[in-house]
Amino acid sequence: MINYWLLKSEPDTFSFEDLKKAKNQTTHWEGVRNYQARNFMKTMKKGDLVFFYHSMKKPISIIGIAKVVKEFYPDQTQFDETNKYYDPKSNLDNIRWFMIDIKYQTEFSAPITLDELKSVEGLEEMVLLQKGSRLSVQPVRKEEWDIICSLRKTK
DNA sequence: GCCAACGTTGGC
DNA sequence: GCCAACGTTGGC
Repeated sequence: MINYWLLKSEPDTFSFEDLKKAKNQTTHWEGVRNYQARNFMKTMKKGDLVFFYHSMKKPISIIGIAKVVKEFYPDQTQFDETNKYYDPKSNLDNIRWFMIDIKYQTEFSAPITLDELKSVEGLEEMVLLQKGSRLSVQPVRKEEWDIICSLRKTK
């Protein structure tokens, strides 16, 4: 039994293309600084699948699929004063922030835009589409996953 | 524990 | 660039 997720990223910071070009096509998902997102991340298991979503920049869309290859472990950037994700309130006795590793799986033949998703039947309750929703790590139901995958071929 | 002030996200 | 929605902080 695997679970499904959606990860948001600003392509100017880290794009799906960056993931594809990364060593082993794998990256650690650093910088999550929201408790709800962190809590979801801590439940992600090896083998779970993830939609990679580009926010902020058009086309705002789900662009491909990645796989969880390493479960949560401490995000070192929280301890690095020079890093933009530095958190002075975190310490080794009480680690606040964690990350996972994901690996490129496949990409859709064309991005599935937010506008399109809004018009698809069966996705009305998707977390991504809720008003004011801004969770950067969010669960996706299997039914929603299957509907979205049926919209495009993968490469 | 309340809540005002402030900061961030992210679609538009 | 705007701003609504949401999250966090900190004084009381």
